[in-house]
Amino acid sequence: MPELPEVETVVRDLRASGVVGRVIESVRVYWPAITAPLSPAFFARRVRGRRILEIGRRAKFIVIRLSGGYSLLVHLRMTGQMGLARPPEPRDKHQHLILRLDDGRELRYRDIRKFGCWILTDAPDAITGRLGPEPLAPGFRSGDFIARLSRHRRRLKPLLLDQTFIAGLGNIYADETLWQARLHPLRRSETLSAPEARRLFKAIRATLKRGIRNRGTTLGNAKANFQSLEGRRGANQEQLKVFHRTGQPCPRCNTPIRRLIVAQRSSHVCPRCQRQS
DNA sequence: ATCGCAGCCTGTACGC
DNA sequence: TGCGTACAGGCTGCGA
Repeated sequence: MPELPEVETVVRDLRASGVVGRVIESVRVYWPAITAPLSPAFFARRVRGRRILEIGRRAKFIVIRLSGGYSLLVHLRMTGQMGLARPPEPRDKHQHLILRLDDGRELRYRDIRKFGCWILTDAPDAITGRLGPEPLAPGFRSGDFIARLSRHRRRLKPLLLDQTFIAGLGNIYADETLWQARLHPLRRSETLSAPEARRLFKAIRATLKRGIRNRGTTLGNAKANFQSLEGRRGANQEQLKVFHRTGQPCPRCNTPIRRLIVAQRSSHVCPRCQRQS
């Protein structure tokens, strides 16, 4: 599901597509919860007529900067997808928000489970400021990260998933990161040795970078999972070491991968490489 | 401070 | 084949 590498892939595709610089001529919303707490009508009035100035990413948000001091923060949550279409291509039943652009194209938001949201705001920092550091930004330093690790007394898995601790990891990349670092998801953050903490820092960055290089992870059907702007699958699922590989051999030691539940979500570990003690 | 759980949704994979 | 149920996972808000 969309985590940092998938969102980054979509953002890069959006930039390459030429939608930056276009004016939004009309806005149609087919599922009101997507624009909550704003009503679709209010949302549409505020967005229509503005120009797209810039598209970026912060954590798992797509940040679309508009003229007039407004920004759209788009969160794909579980099944959100961006697509470009040219009318009169019919609307798919899962497309819930459509922006018509002044070059005749339409930017369409598709979301099977409708968990995603489009936040219109004139103060995006009020939302993104609460998030933890960007793991791939130059300012993300191992010293700061290790100090913050020791300030918490939490299990590693939920800590890595906590967007206020570090931005961008989801279930897939958290499991892959912990395998790479040879750390158990139930380990407490304050018990890590300095080498273990450094391993974790490096593994986060390496795992996310590989995900971006492979244009994201697409498990199963791309229509119901991740696809990029042009509907392409990612390739990172072929590189996964533990996620969704229960019973298959660990690439490092051949021990069968095990699945366990941590913080109400599935976790995948090599019981030999990732000892709990 | 940290944890567990319900809720938001729908498609898919399972058992019978 | 069809029906019912569990499950997938990002995030919030609640109570413990």
